[in-house]
Amino acid sequence: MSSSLNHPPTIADVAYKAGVSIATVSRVLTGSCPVLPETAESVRAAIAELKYVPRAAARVLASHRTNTIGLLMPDIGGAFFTPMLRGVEAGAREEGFDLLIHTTQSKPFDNLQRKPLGEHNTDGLLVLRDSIDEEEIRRLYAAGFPLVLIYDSPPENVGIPFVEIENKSSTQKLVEHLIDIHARKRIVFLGGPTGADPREEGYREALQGRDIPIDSSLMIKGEIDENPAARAIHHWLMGKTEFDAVFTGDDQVASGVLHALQEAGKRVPEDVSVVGFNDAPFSQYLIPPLTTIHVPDEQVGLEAVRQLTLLIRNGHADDKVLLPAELVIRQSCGCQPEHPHTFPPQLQSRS
Amino acid sequence: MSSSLNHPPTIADVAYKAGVSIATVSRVLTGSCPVLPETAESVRAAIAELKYVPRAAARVLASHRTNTIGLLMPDIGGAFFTPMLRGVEAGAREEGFDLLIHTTQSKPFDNLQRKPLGEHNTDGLLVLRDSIDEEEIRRLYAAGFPLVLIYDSPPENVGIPFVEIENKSSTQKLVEHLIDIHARKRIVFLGGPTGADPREEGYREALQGRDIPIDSSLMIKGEIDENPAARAIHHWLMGKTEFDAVFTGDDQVASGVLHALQEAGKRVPEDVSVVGFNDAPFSQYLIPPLTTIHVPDEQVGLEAVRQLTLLIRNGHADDKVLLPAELVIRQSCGCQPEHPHTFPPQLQSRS
DNA sequence: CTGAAAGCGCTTACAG
DNA sequence: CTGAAAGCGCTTACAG
Repeated sequence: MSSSLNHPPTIADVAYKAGVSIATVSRVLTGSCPVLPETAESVRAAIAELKYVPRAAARVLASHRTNTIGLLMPDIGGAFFTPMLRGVEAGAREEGFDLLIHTTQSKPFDNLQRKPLGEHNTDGLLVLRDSIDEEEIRRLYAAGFPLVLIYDSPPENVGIPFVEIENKSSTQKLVEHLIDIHARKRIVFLGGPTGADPREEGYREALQGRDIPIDSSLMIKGEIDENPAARAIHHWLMGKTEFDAVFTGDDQVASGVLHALQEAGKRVPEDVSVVGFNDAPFSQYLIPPLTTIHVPDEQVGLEAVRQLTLLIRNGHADDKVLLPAELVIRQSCGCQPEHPHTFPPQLQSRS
Repeated sequence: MSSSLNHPPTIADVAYKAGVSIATVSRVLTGSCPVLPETAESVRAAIAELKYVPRAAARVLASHRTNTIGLLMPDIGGAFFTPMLRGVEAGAREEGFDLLIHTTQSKPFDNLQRKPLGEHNTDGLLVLRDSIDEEEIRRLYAAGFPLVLIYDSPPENVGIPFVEIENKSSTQKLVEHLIDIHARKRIVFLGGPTGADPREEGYREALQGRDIPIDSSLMIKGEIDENPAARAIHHWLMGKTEFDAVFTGDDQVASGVLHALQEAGKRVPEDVSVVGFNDAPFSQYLIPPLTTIHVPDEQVGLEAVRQLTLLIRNGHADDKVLLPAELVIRQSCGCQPEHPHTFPPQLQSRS
């Protein structure tokens, strides 16, 4: 049998078996041109019989499309990571793209080295905040390479689509909750990581809308860590700075604040309300359980892929996509539990 | 300037600029053959000047190596996932391979469809437990395709290397801890997910080594879920089956058991010791904090990549790699806390 | 050590 | 609707 091969079948084997040219096989594969139904059928039969799978590299080389998107991250980790990756993976499959992933890991993105991800092996890139520096982003953008930013907005004058959550309105709602429901008036603002400006806006508008004066001595902006936050709290308590609530840009920071307050003999939430951001897995176990904001990470990943494929296929996408985030009211703000605390926690099992 | 191009530079552009043939450029790129130092230098200069990056697809097609490994998973999630992926990613980069990831997501692996991951786009595959069925594994193995299994052993008579943890010895140690330190004698064995046989062995040897008779009415093997576990506990309590400890194959199940016992008025650990497996993130927050076994997921991922690249490059790897898992003694077994419980928890921050 | 040339396995105008 | 042929951008024997 001439078609019994000891090497993986190629398009030529299929063509031979189906009695057509390789061009015709290619057409039924890509669906690019009409093919007579009966011809197509015999080609499909040959493909099935030979268990033919087109070599990806050959298609890429000939078609100038890699059919692959890349995901560039600063590292693998963080509570948001798993759901976001799930969204990205689902989106990529949905859109028929392969997914190549790489971390940049604090090494400066070296142009001279062979780059792990770029024009040479992907059709477009999903770029997480802090993966690569502004210069590299500008370079890729200038080269016309499809890019979508995640949890970050692009540098000035750079029209790269990005996917973020509604930082401003969710912060505003949460701060308004503290004011309206718990009668808080001296609310500390402990910024959060980069890109937190919209949160500051939300904070300001919440206060302004309630005629509460903004006291900038209560605000620490920009990147903040768990320990500095705790130190700041201590410092204020020593200095008799008065406050009755703390808004925090990250649950991790909130847990540090909780700790510092409790160590100083303050009761949460009776004396001070504390609220976080991101709804980390551990937040429900803090004492008291943390009121925070839940971020739709999976949606973010999915939407980022959608925008990127739009960009790849049509050359343009939405300038920005803002996904709504949801208030998660627990007890650290002062609310009472709706249901008695129950075990076991409903978490995802390992297996 | 003839070398100022409006398209991405190719190897021909580099060759022209350096005044050599493309073969020579290729040689300095791959390092396959010796090249005169000065020739190599001028080639490197041309590469740098043109910002040349070799097209991945062309290399793959010409060299018959994709330089890519694939990771096939049933889904994205589980506590082990993030550290394991970190290990896989680090390993892939270390070994100079790209990483393509895909989930199979319960859809039967359809041979007629274009497969997402396989011989056509990777040099080898990392296969997580429950990603693909035995038949597909056998097929790939028979085709001589490099494969490494993670958290799973291969079907019978199939010599695929696999990376697992020391289930048997860690189970044995944990059960011995219950016996030796806490004087437990009636220890329930709540198997765990597939592949738990070595754990059963560990359990049996622990009892046998202490001359405690094995009571099979205390053992539930195989896949077990949180709720069935709780029901079994209730059932036993109602039926007056006596037991003073519960070994559980997963922390999630352990939390269900904890709940069931406490609901029935039993005190843990005073009346019954409960221990888990996997050291899930929430386990330290359970009341009492759960004694369990920590699994080196990152190491597992790293080691799996190492074995796979050995297989790809040398044609063989270790038959199996068993990584040690570590006892995490907390309070649900009956031990006292070494340090007072402190906040904040040291968890990974979102940002 | 280096170059000319074949070939990897596809896609895609170009004819017909 | 279909085929012959060029070409994608590399690597790798084969000569020299």
